[in-house]
Formats: sequence, C-alpha cells, structure tokens
Amino acid sequence: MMDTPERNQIGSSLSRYEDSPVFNYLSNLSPIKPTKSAPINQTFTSLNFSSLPSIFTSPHVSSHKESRFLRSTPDKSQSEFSYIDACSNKENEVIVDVNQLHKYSSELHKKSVALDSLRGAPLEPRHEESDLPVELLQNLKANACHSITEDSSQSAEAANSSVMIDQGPSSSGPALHKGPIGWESLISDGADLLMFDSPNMAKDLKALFKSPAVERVGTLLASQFLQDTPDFLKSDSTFLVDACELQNEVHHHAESERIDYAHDDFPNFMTDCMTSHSSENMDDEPTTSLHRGVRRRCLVFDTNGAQNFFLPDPSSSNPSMCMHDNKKGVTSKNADSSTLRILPGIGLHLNALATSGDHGVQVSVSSCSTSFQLPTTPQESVHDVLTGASLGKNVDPGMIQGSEDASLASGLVSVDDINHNSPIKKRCKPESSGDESCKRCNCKKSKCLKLYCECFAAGVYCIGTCACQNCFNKPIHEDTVLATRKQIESRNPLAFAPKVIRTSDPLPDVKDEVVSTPASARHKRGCNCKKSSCLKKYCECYQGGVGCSINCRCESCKNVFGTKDGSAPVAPHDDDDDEEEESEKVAKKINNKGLQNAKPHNNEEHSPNTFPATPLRLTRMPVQLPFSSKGKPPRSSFLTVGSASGLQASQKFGKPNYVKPPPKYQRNYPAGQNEIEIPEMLRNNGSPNSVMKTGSPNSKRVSSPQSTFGSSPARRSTRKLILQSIPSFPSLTQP
DNA sequence: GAGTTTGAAACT
DNA sequence: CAGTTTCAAACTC
Repeated sequence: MMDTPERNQIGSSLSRYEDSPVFNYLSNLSPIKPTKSAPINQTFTSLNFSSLPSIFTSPHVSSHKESRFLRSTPDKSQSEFSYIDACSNKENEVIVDVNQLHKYSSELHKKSVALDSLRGAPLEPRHEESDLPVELLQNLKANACHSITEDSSQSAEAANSSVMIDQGPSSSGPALHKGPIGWESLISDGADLLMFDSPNMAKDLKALFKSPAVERVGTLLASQFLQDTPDFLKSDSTFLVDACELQNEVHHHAESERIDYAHDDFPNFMTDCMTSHSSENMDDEPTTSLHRGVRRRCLVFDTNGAQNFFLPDPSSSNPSMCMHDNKKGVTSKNADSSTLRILPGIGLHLNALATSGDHGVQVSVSSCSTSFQLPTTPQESVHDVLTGASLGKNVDPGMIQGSEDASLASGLVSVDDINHNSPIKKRCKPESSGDESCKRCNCKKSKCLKLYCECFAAGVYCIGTCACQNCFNKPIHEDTVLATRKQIESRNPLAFAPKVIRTSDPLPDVKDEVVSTPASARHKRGCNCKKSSCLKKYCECYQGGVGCSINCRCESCKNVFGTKDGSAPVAPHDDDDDEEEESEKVAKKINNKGLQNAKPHNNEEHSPNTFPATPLRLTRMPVQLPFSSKGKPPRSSFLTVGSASGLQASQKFGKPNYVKPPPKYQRNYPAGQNEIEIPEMLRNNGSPNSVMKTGSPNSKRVSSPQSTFGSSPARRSTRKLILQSIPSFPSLTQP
C-alpha cells in the first residue's frame, strides 16, 4: 500500500502517506488541501487559517466556510484578528473551529509522519495513531453539533462547530504560558478548559491531543506556537466551544455530513451551556462578567434577566431556543411561556452590539443553525434559531421564523407556510402569555420593508408571530432588507434610531426642564397629533410614555405624561377643565388597564426603562406592560439619557399616579441592545451641523437628543445618552 | 373579526 | 418644504 519511503526525504514520505486511504480520508475531512512537503518548522500560525468572516459588518450570512482555529488578538494590525478587534472586549479571544481542528489534525498528522520519517520511525502506516485524530475529530465534530436541534435539517447539516478560546483575565485560571512549554501540557490544560457541547467532545479532543502522533508534533508545534504567539500565551485561556457558527455553515456545508444527535442530548447541551455560562460569567462576576473574556454565544436576551437566559424548557423539549448572533448571542425565552420566543432584534444588528464596548461578546456553546442573523443584533447577526419546526411539538412560530433560512435550505417548512398556512401562525395571545413581543407586525402592502412595519422599524426580521403578507423582512431577503434600510437611512439617518429619548440622570434641576420639556424623556421628533389629543397610542409620545415637548406639533395636547407647553402631566384635580378631566380619565383608564403594578417613580430603576447595572438583564426584565390590550411590542427604541427615567420627572411634577407608558416603547430588546451609548451622530449635541435638524415648531423635525432637552449645557454635558435599544440591523455605514 | 380612526411614513 | 397619499397600528363596535 505504501512505497518504501526514503527516510531522509520528508517529501517522499509525505507523498507516500498522501496516497494512503487514511490520508485521503483525512483530506476529505479537512478543508485544507493536501500539502506536500510541509515544512516541519511550520509555525502554528503558519497554518494559514482563514481569516474570520466579517460578521460584524453586516448581518449577511458570512460565508466563512473556512473555519477558524486559534486566534489571538494581541496584534491588532493583523487582519485575521479583525473578528476579535471588532469585539471591543474580546481582545483575548481565540477561536478554534472544529474544521480548523481538522486542518490542524491533518497538519499534525503530516508533521507526525514527517517526524517519523526523520527519526527513522517505523514507516508502517500507524493507522491507530493516524486515525485517532481523525476519529476524535470526527467525534468532536459530531458532538459539537449535538446541541443542534435534530429536527432542523440545517442544524444537522451544519457540521461546523467552533471552539472558542476565550482568554480571560490573565490573573486567573490555567495559563497556557505557564509551566513548561510542552504540547501535552499545553493541550491538556487547554483541553481541561474546553467547554464542549458534550462531555464527549472534551474527552475526544483531549484524547486527540494526547495521542502519540499528535503529541510528538505537538511538542514541536507548541514551542513554535509559543514563539510565534507569545501574546496569546500571556494570559490564560479558556476554551469555549462555539457551535454557533452553524448558521453560516448551513448554506455552505449542506452537502457535508449530517450530524445526527439524540434528542436526549439537547437538554444536556443546554444545561452545559447554561452552567458554563453561569459558572464562568455569572457566578464569578455577576455584574461584570460581560467584561470578561469568557462569553458564550448563547443567547441571552430573555426578558427575565440574565438568569433565565437560554433556559431550555424541559417540558417543551424544543431545542430551538438558541439564537445566535455573530456578535452577541441572544436568546429569548419567554418568562412565563413554555414556548420559546425570539425577541425582536435578535438577529439583525447584533453586529452593532459589537461596538458596545462593555458588553463584550456573548460567546457560548450554541447550536444555532439558522440565521436570523440579525440577531445580534443587532440585533444580532442573529442568525440563528434552532428550529423545532420539524419537531412538531410546542413549536413556537417565532422560533420557526428564525429557522427559516435553514428550512429553506433544507427543504423544511418555511415560515410563510407556518405563518399563513398552518394553525401555528396564529398569534399567541399577549395577554395570556404576558409577552409583549409575541405579536408582531401585520403589514400587508409594505412588504415589511418600510417604517410602517414595526418589525422593520425596530430593525428586526419578521418572525412567525407576524401576520404580515408578502413579507420581505426576512433573513432570506437579507440583501433587500439591508438595501431598503440603507435607503431609508439615507433619507433619514435616524430613521432607525430610538424614538424616545430619556434622561436617566436624576435631573436635579427639574424646574428648568419642565418649562421646555415636561418630562425627562422625550420623543425624538415629537408627535403631530391632531385628534387624539396625545391621549392615545396613536401618539408616539404617549405610546412611548413620555410627555410631549416643544418639538411636538400636536394640537390640544393632553398627554398624560406631560404636555408640550410644559404643563405637568395629568393633574387629576385640576378644576373644571374638561380636558383635564379627559386626561384624568385616560390616565385612569391606563391605570386600570395595566398599571396595577404601577410604582412610585423612585422604583423606576426596576423598570425596563431604567438602565440596569448589567445591560443584559435590566432591559430584559419581564415587564407587565400596561396598555397591552393588543400586546404589541414597541417598535421603537429608547434613547436614554443618563440613568433616570423620564418617569421620574413625572414624579417630580407631583403627578400622583404614575402612568406607565404603553408597551410599544417598552419592548424588551435582546440582550445588549440597551444601554448602548448612542452613536456619535446622536451625540452631536444638537449642533446646527447635526444630522438632525430642528425645524420650526410646526414642521416635522428630527432633532438631536440634546436639542430635545433642556438648555442647561452643564447638565447636558454630564448626561450620557444611551440607547436603550438600538436598531437591530447592523450599521450599514460600518467601515 | 370587520370596519374606522389616526398619525407616521412615504410620496409628489 | 408643504401637501397629499399610503400605510398599518390603534381603536371601536
């Protein structure tokens, strides 16, 4: 089977092996092509790993067919680190992809052979050793996909999994650079740190690394690797299995081997995901974990706070709960619902979140395969939702939506089918579920590509709960969506910006503010109501739970949150003013509708509108939204200035009853979409050159956030404008 | 659930 | 930029 090799010639030795079935098998498994005469002294970094996909530039499905292996970010000048660079807080993250492992295995194998040749080692093909890495990698690969829902074909097809090596603080944890520079120790330690979807993965990988064949070469490589990537070793590393790149893989590896996994594995996977995340992030530093390197892509934008993120519903057995974003994993799990839902914003602009420095990236073991990518976000590149469409049980339309891409690719049920041709399309009852995000748009003519569409306006893809027709706001029409969005943004750069701007500072000098702005939160551009008296949800100010301002052109404003003339919100006992009575009536009505849980303003900090210490939780707190008659989620975002909510202003106005804002602007966006500092554009301080213009009182205008607020420069300077939620789509203007 | 009202968004 | 039209959410019955 093999020719007698020239022991002194590596090349011939390799050639011999290249002809072997084993090598062929390896080659088939590995994306890399057989390389002849690979230099023994090839450095670890010379493996020529493909550069990371530009997942942060747009929600487009990145065609990272090529997997990533180890990456270190110390040298930001290296383009291959762009991925990490994009993650402001992920600087030390190193990603290992299973495919890269294959590559590496291949390389190792070759090197091993070469070494054997040089050493005069037995030339007989050492099947056992040679195959071991392959087998292990196979297993690893397979296991990496365990988490993927069995029923989602895309998931099954998405064989690529990645191992994310996330370097945490250099002060703790096992350090690869510690101890003797030895491949085995290096790998062993590393393997111990690996967090895999399944225990088998870790075991397999570890075994692989310990295999004699690998070990031999590993020692050499380790030395070289340490040499070449000293920075990488400067801090300890934690390995994370990132099985979430699957979405992109779906389209590119559809024909690749299918990985089947048992249903039973999913709960375990989820548990693993949860525990590893919580143990490494939450437990350690509940509030600062996000700043740490260890992150998981598993989704975390539930409305129940971080604690609940990614909790599979045991009862539902619905694995399609994992949403993934290139940038930030986002997952939604409805608090009280047994079904999983994808919160809006999940997939589209997660990339944008990448820029939110403090948030870092949620990296987790996820098995997301479909691309909702948005979500993340940002809304997430989200890409992914494992769908349970084919499971046929407890399938949440939203989840199905998320898997549309995959479904389409794999021939599974399409969202449209679900939306329009099956009982599933029935919207869940917001009232019953308490999930405001359940109901979505109902567009018929706009194709969900205009701001009329709440989903589109919110920067998220439509999902299964939408009742829209001829919808183009779906991942499969990503290009169209982005193009349209871009067009709209060209018209109005703030079209997708939060509509409601809030101040979060205590606003010590409220009186000044009162005159021009009845409340500390204001609608971005003001309303134009004429008949609703700003007492109904037609009014965006009212809907946003903010008072009208001088920017409003409304007529007979009676906004209970504050009128544009600066009058205090609803003064129940105001004389004989019929209008006031009406306002009071409305306020009462509002309270009756859903304000049972109305709280004093000083409790506002617990409200979703307030900024949480941890972005991931705060805005995702489950909220009982008033005005949830329809349970419509807000389509717009908040722009918060400071930490105090605008409602505080109301309190300061002496408003007896806190009128909780209607839900529309209270939508709980995916994790990380809040508390994001507004773009520079929004921070322009309302200068004349600002993108936003402030027109005459009677004209429509888009004013800068600052312009909306008081005139106190000092206060202005101290405030921090924050997007409570940012547009879901990735910034199209990103470099 | 159908029809109406409303005002933002889009268009001219 | 203003007026008009379109649109979909909010609302009413």
